Amino acid sequence: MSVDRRPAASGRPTIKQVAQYLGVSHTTVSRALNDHPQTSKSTKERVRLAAHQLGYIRHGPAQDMRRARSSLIGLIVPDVQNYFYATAAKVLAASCAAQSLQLVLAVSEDDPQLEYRHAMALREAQVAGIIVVPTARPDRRTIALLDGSLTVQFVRTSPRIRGGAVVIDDALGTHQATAHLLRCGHTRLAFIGGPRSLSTGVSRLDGFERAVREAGLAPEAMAVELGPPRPAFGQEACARILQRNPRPSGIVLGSSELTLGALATLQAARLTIPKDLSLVAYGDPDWFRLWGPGITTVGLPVEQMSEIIADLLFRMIGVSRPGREPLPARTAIDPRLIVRGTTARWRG
Amino acid sequence: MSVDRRPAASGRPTIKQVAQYLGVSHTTVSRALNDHPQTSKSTKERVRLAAHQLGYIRHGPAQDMRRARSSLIGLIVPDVQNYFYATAAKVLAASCAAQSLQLVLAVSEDDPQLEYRHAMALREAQVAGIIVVPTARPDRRTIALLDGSLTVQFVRTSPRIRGGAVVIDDALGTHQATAHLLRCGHTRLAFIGGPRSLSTGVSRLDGFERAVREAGLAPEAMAVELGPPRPAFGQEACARILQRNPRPSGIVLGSSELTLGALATLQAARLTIPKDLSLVAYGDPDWFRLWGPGITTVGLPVEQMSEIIADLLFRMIGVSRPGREPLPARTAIDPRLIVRGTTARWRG
DNA sequence: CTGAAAGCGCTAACAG
DNA sequence: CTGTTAGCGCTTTCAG
Repeated sequence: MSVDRRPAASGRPTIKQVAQYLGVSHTTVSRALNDHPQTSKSTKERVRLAAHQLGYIRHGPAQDMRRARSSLIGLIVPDVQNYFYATAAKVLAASCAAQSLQLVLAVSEDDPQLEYRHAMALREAQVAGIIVVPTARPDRRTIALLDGSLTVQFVRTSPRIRGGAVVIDDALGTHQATAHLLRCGHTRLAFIGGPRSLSTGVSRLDGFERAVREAGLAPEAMAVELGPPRPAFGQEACARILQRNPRPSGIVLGSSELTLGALATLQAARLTIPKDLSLVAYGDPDWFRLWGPGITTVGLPVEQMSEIIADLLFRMIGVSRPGREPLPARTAIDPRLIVRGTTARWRG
Repeated sequence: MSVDRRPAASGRPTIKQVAQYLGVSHTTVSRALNDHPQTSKSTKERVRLAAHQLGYIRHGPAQDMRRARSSLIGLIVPDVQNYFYATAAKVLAASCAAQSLQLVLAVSEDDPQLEYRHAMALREAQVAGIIVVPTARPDRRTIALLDGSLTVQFVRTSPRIRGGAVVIDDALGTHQATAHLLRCGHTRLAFIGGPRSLSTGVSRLDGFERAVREAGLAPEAMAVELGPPRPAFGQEACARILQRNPRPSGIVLGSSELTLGALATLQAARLTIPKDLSLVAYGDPDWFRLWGPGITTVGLPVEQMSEIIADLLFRMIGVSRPGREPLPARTAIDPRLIVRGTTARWRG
């Protein structure tokens, strides 16, 4: 008749034990613990005391299940080591904690298959919502999975994924970077960026080309290298750029990871920056300030963006700030050029 | 009589719907989906097809609840922006994914109160285990919470927390760093490290002092600065060190965060490294290689450590590699000195 | 204000 | 091999 008699695995008391201990029904305990309005003050106190004494710990999943809600938020990023996503994770974890939510971290390594598996795992875990930095070409099944839950996109956007998005005005960022070099008198420029399959790849290239064109120069004449946004590609791309004749005098980078690679090549080539070459990076990990004369870069308000996206998702889910202006579908945040020491006037 | 008729919130079908659709019992569906041995091959196929067609997604929490287990692993770190913990998070997330577990990220900011709240939240979420980098002085309640679940400590250990631990042989690390400077002919050394309340603070200082003593010098004569392992402290500590007379010619750093601060001070003071001063850092974020002549440092095998701790926890939990040697209570990993350009022979 | 009973989605005896 | 039934820990009608 009766099922397994396994003692509640964790060994922790449940509301039933607390109820039994007090000689009341477990319903009463539940109500007291949840501060039900129609429960007497004295009962609440008695129950809370007993619960505390017995070392009662709420069983979140059971509660969530019964209430048909969830305390989990999924975050899918390509790479947590990247300072940008690490910072986002920090802020998002804090935002979640403030709402009594838990952040589940999934790293896609920019691999659509892994991304799919994570999306599935998160849905199975019944997350309340998902924050995703999509890979270049998400699997069709991933899209379906994401569509079926409350999802917001961060930094990158994949046109087929619905739901809100918080992005950087990337074109503005690289435009500022490029315009700065042009103002310094550089006319032979290079750009190292992500692939066109990434929304960020397209926009950042766009800003670069637009600035070049506005200066009356031809984008086609510039050295453009697009590839995976990883240090390795930055390194090779930079090496190719250095071999060009005439050699570009200014480089615009399209990500901090690419910058890492480019700097390695520049260092190996024993070039003096900014005497031999000027350089504007993208993003602003704290060591940029410390490197040589300080790296001129496009600063991104990561913290702010992360807070906005948390806020957006929380409002979609229904926790926090319920009444407010309608949910913005897409928020673009402006980056800001930070001029430090890797850019200088060019005397060709 | 009947309770709320809310349609399964997510709108997704449950095993019951799949069962109804096929005209079988939901038990059969459950068995088929879980590859129960005593279920016919044909039924399994029929069920799986139907489940797929209906877009069935497993309800993890319900399954976990019934099975009295959990798919969640909690990770409490002081700071994810720190490259060391970010790397650990990456590896741990991957290890978890490989076991169909989810990693829940909690950032303590080295605040015992926050740490307590995270520990509580994780227990409420019914995590299967917790990986924690404890704060200097965990709250008594935190200890109790951690004791009540399977816990392993990472990098730092708090004597009152039970369970396994994977740490760095920190004394060896700073000993190597210090011995290297001494071999280079430095006799006036400085050490900037974490507080004595941290296990890492004690060990790292220990290695430094031991090396000094072994060289026949007096540790008391050296400039030792201990404080919170954050850039701000590294910066002030370094400034104080530079003001000493005679000025130390070599600095040993006790963390990468402290290094960040120290470098800022050194740069502001316009000192040339390693001509005016030699420096050995701790940890090895990728930009160390790129900074100036390359930063000589104590390299830590983060990935390896993270894999070991995941393995340890998984074995404690009971997933993965069941039969094996007994669980090691404490594993200490050896760091390795990486000599680059910030250290040089001293000609006083 | 409190208790009894039903059921969230699932799995595990138990009986056929 | 499959169905019936009970119940994980919790909340929520509904009836006192």
